[in-house]
Amino acid sequence: MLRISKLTDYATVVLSVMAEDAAVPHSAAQLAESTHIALPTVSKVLKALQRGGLVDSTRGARGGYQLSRPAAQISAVNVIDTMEGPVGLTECTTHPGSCDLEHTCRSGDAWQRVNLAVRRALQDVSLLELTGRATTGEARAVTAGQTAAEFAAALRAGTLRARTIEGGAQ
Amino acid sequence: MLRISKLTDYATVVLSVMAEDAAVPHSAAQLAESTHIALPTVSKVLKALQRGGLVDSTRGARGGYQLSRPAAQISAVNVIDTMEGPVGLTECTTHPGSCDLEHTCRSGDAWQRVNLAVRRALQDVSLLELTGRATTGEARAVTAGQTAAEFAAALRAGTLRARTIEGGAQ
DNA sequence: ACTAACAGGACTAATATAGTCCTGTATTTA
DNA sequence: TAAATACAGGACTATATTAGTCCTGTTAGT
Repeated sequence: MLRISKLTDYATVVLSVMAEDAAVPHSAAQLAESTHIALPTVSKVLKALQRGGLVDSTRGARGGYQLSRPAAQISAVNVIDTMEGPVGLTECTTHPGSCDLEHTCRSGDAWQRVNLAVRRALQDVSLLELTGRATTGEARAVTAGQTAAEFAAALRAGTLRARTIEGGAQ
Repeated sequence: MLRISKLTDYATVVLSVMAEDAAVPHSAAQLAESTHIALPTVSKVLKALQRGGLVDSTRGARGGYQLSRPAAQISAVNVIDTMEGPVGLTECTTHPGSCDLEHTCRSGDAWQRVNLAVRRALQDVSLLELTGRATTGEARAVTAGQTAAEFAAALRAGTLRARTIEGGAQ
């Protein structure tokens, strides 16, 4: 029902690995290896994350990428916004006036309220939680066996699929 | 960020028109005319809505479609679920065991919580509200100038775009 | 200089969505 | 009962989006 694109999924995985060692820069090649996602793809994801301000990049030898802020301060909504952009912005939202329904269609409010609720929900989930290293709201001590590294190591090329935030009927 | 497909959008429009006159059956042809959406497309949408149980159909001359229950009892989540299906169900949700991450990936809980919040938000919006005929929760008297008919009449072929539930950055 | 690494963008391929059409069945009405 | 109306199901085509790759250029260490 709510689809997360593959690239967004990759992004959370890559970010998780970076969160492991927030202090040192990670090169795209290293990240590709640990996540088992193809290098060009990882590279594309990282560039997007950089533009979105979620990671900082350093060029040249010994360069790489690093989280721009603590994992606890990166929320799901940040990742999704960055990867999927203000994607498919409608006439209604981005180009006021281009939609003929604008005056008669009064559903804007309702969708807007829905939208806000959705964003709030996504904002409440931090990268730390998506990584499985903490529970809602409070960062928890990382238990040795459940690190992002293992998470990433479990990945194998091709096993990653677009995920869908979905629930039972009705 | 959260995309609603065109067909889902069409569905809300079509349902709105039907909600106008819940008592009589509306033929696909009539609905196509009042919404200015191509007949084959309206037909496709209606068939999906019928399968989803949101509308009842009657065959033969003088047949057509009717809402299966009051507009106030049809929520946005119903329409979306029906039109977009348990779409793209992931390995994680539909085919347990097919995802290698299942054991190590602990993000399931977090996404699940997000998911529930999203569904709750969508459940709180009824067709009546999306149509602009009522405000949150309580059905309000329909004011003459703001009916679904006007909403639909404002439509012109080609002006309808896929909508995106989207909000400001961050 | 040479090498490691990111930046940007063009391009191709795969997939999902949208839209159309055809064939069949049920129901009313003349 | 024949004709017309209207839905049911599914096959098919076209289009748009997403994913993935590759090339060329720039920056920074050694």
